[in-house]
Amino acid sequence: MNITFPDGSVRVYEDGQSALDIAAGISQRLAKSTLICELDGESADAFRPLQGDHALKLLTWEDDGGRWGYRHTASHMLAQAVKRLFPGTVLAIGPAIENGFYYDFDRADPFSPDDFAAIEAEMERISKEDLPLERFEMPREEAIAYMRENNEPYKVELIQDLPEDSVISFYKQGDFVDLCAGPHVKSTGVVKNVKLMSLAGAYWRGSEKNKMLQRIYGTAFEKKADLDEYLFRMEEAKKRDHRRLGRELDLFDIHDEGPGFPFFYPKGMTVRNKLEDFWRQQHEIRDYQEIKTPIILNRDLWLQSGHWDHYKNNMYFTVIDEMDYAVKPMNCPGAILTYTRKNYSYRDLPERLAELGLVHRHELSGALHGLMRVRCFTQDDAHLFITPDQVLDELCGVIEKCKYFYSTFGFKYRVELSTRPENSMGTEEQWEMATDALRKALERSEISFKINEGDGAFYGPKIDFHLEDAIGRSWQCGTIQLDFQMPERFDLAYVGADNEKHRPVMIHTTALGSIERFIAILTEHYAGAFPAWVAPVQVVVMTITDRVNGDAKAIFEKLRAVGMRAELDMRNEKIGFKIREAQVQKIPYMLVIGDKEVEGGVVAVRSRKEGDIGAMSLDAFMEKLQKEVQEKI
RNA sequence: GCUGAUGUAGCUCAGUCGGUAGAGCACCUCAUUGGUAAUGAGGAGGUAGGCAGUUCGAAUCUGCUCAUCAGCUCCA
Repeated sequence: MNITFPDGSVRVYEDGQSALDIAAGISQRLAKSTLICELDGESADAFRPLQGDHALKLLTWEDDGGRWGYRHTASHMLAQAVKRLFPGTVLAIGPAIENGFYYDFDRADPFSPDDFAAIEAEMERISKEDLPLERFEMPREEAIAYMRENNEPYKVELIQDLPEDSVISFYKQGDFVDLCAGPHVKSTGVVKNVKLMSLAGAYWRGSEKNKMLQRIYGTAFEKKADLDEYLFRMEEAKKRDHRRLGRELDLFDIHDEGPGFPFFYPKGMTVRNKLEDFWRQQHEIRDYQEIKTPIILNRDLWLQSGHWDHYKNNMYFTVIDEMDYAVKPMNCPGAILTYTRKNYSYRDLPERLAELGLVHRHELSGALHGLMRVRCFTQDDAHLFITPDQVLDELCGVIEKCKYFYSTFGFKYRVELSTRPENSMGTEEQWEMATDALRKALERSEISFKINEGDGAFYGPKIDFHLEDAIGRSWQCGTIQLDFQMPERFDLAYVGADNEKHRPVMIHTTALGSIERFIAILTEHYAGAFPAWVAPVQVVVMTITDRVNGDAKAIFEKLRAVGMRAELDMRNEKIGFKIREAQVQKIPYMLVIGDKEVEGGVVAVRSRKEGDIGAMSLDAFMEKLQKEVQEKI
C-alpha cells in the first residue's frame, strides 16, 4: 500500500501495517509519542491495521487531535474505574474537552469528591494493567440489543438516534466496553498523570427537561510536569479572580442582601469613572450623542417593543398609581422614544444615540457570577438610526469602535455571528438581508468569525465579541445587532430627498457590553494592577520620619492640585511596611520622602513594577506620570 | 431554576467523641522616628447565615430557608 506523508512523500508498506508500525519504522521515539493518527484527513486509531493507499499524519501530544485522543481514552478509563468501584452505575457520555475530559453518570447515590482518591487509584491501576483498546462494530439493531442487555439505556437512546443503516462502533478495554466513534490510544498504559477536578450536575443531552446526571471532570497530561504546571496555573488564576481582587483592593463587592446587585466602593468607582470618561471621549470622536432614558417605563411601551412577549420572565415589574410599569431590561425603547420626539430628515442620519443605560434582568440564581453575571448592570449602549444604504458603512464603524476599545486594553477576543432564533419577529427575507449585511461588514473589517446558528436576538441577527476571564471562561461583551423590527413596530420614519416617508434601520450595539462585566474582565486581565490611567490610586507619598511631614504634605498637595490621584501615608510605620502595603494594593508609584530627599529637593520614586527607580525632581515625576496617563500604558 | 458542596470576628481560616468559640491579618492604644514588601507590646471585636427541632446541653445532629461556590440550563 502507498502511504502519503504530510510533506508529500510517498512510501510503500505491506498491507496490514498500522500507523504505529509505520511510525516505528521511522523511529522508536516517534512510535512512542504517536497517540492517534489522521487518515485521509479523518482522525483514526493509530493501532489498527491499514489496507490500501492512504494519506497519513501521525498525531502526538503536540497536536490537538493527539491530546484529544489521549484524554478521550482517559474518560473511558474513568468510566471503567467507576463501573468497577460502583457496579450498577449507568453510563451516559464522556468526551474529551478543552484542557481535559468528563464523563456523565447516572447513579442513585451521588458521588462525592471524597470518592475521587479511590477512583483515581483505580484509574491508575487500569493504566498499569495496560489493557489494549480494541474496536469492533455491529449493525444498529444488534448494537441496540447489545446495549439493552448491558443495561445502558442512554447508550440505547444514542444509537437509536443514528440512521437506520449505520454501523455502530464500540471500544473495548479489558472488562469495559463503550459505545464510541473513537479514536483512542493503543492501550490504557499510555494514559498517565490523571487528575479528577470536580463534580457537577449536568442535564442528559444538555436539556433541562431531562434528568440531571452526575458529571465528573478530570484532566490528563502526557507528562507529570505538565499536569503539575497546569494545576499550578489554575491556582494562580484563582488569585486573579475579580471577586477576590474586588474585596482585597476594596473596589466592589456583592452583599447577601442584594444577590446579583453589585456595590461599587470609592476605588472601584474611580476605575469605573475613568472607563466611562474614556467611553465618552471615544463616542464624541465618532459623532455619537449621549442620552439618558428612564429606568421605569409603562407596560404599553414594552408590549409595543415585543419585550413583554419575548422577555417578561426576565423582567422586573412595579405598579405606580395602579398602572403596570416595567424596569427596563434593555435601553432600546428609550432610544426609540428619543428618536420619535421630532421629524427626521435623511440629512440628519445617521443619528447615533449613545447611553450608559442601567438595565435590570432577572437572571436565574444559579447563573449569577460576581460582576460577570449580575441582575442589574450598565450597558454602554448605542442605537444608530440609519438609512438602508448606510448599513454597511455604519456596521463597519461600530466594528472599528469595538476593536479600538479592546486593543486599548490588549484583549484577545473571539467573534461570533448569531443567526435567526426560533420564536423571532420578522420575515425570512429581512433576516437574510440583515445577516448578510453583518457578514459583509465582518469580511470588510477583516475579522474572522464563527457562525452561531439560531442564537440571534428576537428582533435581529447579531455579531458578538467574546472576551476571556482569568481561568479561560469566555464572556460576551460587545455586540452589534441589526434590526428591521423595532423601526417597524414603532413606526419610525425619516423624510427622504423625495419628500416621502421612509423607514430607518436600527443598529443596537455595545462595545464594553456591561460596564460591570468589563470591569471584572479588566480586573482579572491586569490581576488588579491597573495601568495608571485607570488606577484608583496612582501614587502614594510616604514619609520615613515625621520630620518631613510638612514637605510630604506639600508634595501631596501639588500632586492633587494637578488632578493626580495621590494618597499621603504619614503613619508612624517603617518605610518597608508602607511600601509593602502600597505594593499589595498595586499602586503604580510610591514617592519615598526622608531627610535626604528634603535636603536634595527631590522625590525618591519607586515603581510598582520596577522597584526603586531613583530620585528625581517632583516636576520630572509628574511629567512621567502625566505621560503614562495620556498614553494609557 | 437544577445537581453537588460550603456558610465560624471586617478578611483568610482552625476547632478531636455534641459540654455555651480560637489564630493570623485588619482595627484601637502605647512605645519606637525606622531608608525600598510586615518594629514590638497591649487591647477591643463573634451568641457561629436565618428559623424551627432533637437533647440536660448544639457551631458540632435533623428539617426548612437564605446566600455563596463549581458545573448544567439560560444569558450582556
